[in-house]
Amino acid sequence: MAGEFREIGRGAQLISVGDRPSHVVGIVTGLLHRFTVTEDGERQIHAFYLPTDVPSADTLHMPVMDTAMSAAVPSRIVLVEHAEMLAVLNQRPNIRDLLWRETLVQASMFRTWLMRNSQMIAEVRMAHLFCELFWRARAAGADSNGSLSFPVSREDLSAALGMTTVQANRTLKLLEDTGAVKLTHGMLSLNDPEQLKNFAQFDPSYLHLRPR
Amino acid sequence: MAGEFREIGRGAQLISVGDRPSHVVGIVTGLLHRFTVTEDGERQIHAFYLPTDVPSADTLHMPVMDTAMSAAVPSRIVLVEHAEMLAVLNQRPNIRDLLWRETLVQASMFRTWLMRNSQMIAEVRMAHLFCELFWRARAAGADSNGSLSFPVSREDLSAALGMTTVQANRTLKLLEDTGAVKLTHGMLSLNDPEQLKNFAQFDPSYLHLRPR
DNA sequence: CGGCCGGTTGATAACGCTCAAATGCGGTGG
DNA sequence: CCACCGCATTTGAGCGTTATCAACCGGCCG
Repeated sequence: MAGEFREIGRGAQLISVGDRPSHVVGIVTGLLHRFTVTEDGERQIHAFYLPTDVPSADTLHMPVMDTAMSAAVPSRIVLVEHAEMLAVLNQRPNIRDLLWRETLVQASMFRTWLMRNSQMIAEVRMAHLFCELFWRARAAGADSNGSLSFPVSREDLSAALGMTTVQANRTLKLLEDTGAVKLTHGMLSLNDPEQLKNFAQFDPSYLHLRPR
Repeated sequence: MAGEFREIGRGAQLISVGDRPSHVVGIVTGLLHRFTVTEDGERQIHAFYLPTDVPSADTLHMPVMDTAMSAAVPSRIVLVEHAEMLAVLNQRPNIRDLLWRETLVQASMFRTWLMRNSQMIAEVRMAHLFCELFWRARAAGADSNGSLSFPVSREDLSAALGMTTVQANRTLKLLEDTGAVKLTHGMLSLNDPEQLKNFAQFDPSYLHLRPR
């Protein structure tokens, strides 16, 4: 399967609402996010995509995009044409089922984001997001003793957590002051993942990570 | 494809977290909902399932459930064994792709629920949910001049919208007092769908309804 | 008729929002 | 190398929406 690699700049918008993409996107390095903007200009981030994720497999069967996709930082992505992708999936049913499964895991994450933003108070909410990112990064081998790359602005963070930047900032400060986490220079560090997991009521089963 | 029909009672829990279902569920009459419960007992409803929906196609490729499923009212469902379902999907690739698409549409709805509960104030939030239900019911032919069956308690409503029952009750009252909607005896009526759509900033494209 | 459960209402508190200003940091040009 | 500029971050003060707690109401079923 030939893929076209591409470098995209900070803030570059890969896909817009209403687009009919002809390619499936994979992420190699960097950080992508999926988002929508409400009528009154509020942005909601629905997902962060880390290296090895396949953010846009859904375009194969749902041609019109209802969300947009952007790069938080300069990123390297890979594009595969739909026709080519579909051909591969037809020849390799197990790959097709794995990809389907992947889209279902993403649905599971959306549900958890809904629960998180609807039911958790700011401090726990943020801690829960941090746990998710760390568990996912670790499963992808992209962690190094409690740290991972998470280059987002306060605006991004608040747009994901459904709070204002002011609140996101204050909440982060609270978490940092306890020594539980640190977020500087695009690096997120958890002091004690198990302890944070406990605080955040984080149950990783919704990520459906394969035992290694 | 043979399906086993079954009647289930009000409040019956079809599927629990951790289950490994052996069947796919379809809904014939009634109302199902998918939900989780947080550590401190808060319930979050992730989706309502109306007649003709297939709530649990995801169990085909993600064996362990991370959410539960209940009936809000006595309902009639249909169960199809996984093995049988998979056999059909293998023989009829277009049905398989339609089902895949269906799971993707549900993912799209989860994203919208996230946006709704994270970004919209109570009144607009509730109106937006009502619009979704009406648009879906109409697409399924389950409406009758602005009305549809929506037999939920205030607790269900508040668990879906991420607010307390008190707040849900007050918000509903506000909407009812303007004459925009009515919710009694399990029937939801919209006085003027287009007007409510406008108020709720409702854009149905995320439902990916097929033009008839 | 009485009990029970869901719905309704009131009063108060708290979490998070808004508005506004100040600070810090990275990039650019002198 | 330093000064300056612009933007993101941080901080402060006051307000508002929603949560909390508690009481009351009303319909349905036994």
